[in-house]
Amino acid sequence: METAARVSESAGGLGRDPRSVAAIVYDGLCLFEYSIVVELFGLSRPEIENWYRFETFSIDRAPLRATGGVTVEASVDRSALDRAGTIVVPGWRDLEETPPSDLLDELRAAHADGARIASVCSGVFVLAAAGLLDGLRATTHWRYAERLASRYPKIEVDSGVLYIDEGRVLTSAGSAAGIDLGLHLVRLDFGSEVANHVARRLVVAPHRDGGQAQFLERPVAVEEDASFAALLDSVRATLDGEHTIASMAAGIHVSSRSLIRLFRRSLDTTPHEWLTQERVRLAQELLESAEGGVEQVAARSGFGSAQLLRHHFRRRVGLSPTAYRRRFSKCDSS
DNA sequence: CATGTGAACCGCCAGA
DNA sequence: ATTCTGGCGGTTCACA
Repeated sequence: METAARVSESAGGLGRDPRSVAAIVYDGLCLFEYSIVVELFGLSRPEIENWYRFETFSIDRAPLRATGGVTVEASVDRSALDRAGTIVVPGWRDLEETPPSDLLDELRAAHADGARIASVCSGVFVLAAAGLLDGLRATTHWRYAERLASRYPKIEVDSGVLYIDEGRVLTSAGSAAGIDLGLHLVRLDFGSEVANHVARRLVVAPHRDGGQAQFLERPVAVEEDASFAALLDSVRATLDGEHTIASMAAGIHVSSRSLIRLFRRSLDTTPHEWLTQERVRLAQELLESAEGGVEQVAARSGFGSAQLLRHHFRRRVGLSPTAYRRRFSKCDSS
């Protein structure tokens, strides 16, 4: 999508771009937490301009023994930490073990230089050991909360939330909460429209019927108004029909002007922009499930013609509809 | 790819 | 005073 990437002003000193992400791995790696980081920041997303660049940096020499008995190799090039504007620590192998002091030094230096540092689950113990959390609020998996608080009394531990954003230091709770934290960062850097897009692609729901759809659709949306949310749902359910600003506005009894404001405020986009975005998404699903030709897909997703579908599809996804179908028709993993 | 037409969008202001 | 809403006019944008 062509929404210009916004760089959150909270991060990034001179030369540090928050969209340059480095994940730290170690012997004893928690694969699940690491994978979350990869899924969020490490996959290529040609449809989004200026997407994250992702590197992995290992503090130990290969092979790393990871969870599940597999071994992993990773780069030990420390310069990754000098470049990164966002550094993620996905867990830590042993709560009783103090992380290596050179790692702590480098984290402190990166932080002082303007980098954002984020942790998933037990990764918070690394940030804590570096002293980056002193005087700040932090969270972690509920099982570790007490230990974190007693060992680091200067940290205000709150185990009741999914993640905590202290500006340049961010922590998240149990493993999966790393997804929420990651989406939060995406929202800061690219806006909620993109964050929602990523969230949806992440939660690949090949058969989306059940009542969970609501929950999966917009994990980071900020819809203050229930009737506005209902409007979005009803439009989404009838994407093949005609929708104008006037008709949508009438649907919730507000003026066109207010409708435009609602979209801007809660989704940071415009009605028309959102509509084509939704239509392209639907077209993606239809293409993935391999029903009908491009002509039919266009009609069912509300594009007046196949040309129009091609135009928008290419612009937003980066591939032509047929190329997309070829590539993602069966096992799309992102 | 250029171009005309109508819709979409947003800043601004007035009224609630 | 503050915040929200609707309408107007000009500009931009999408579609044919």
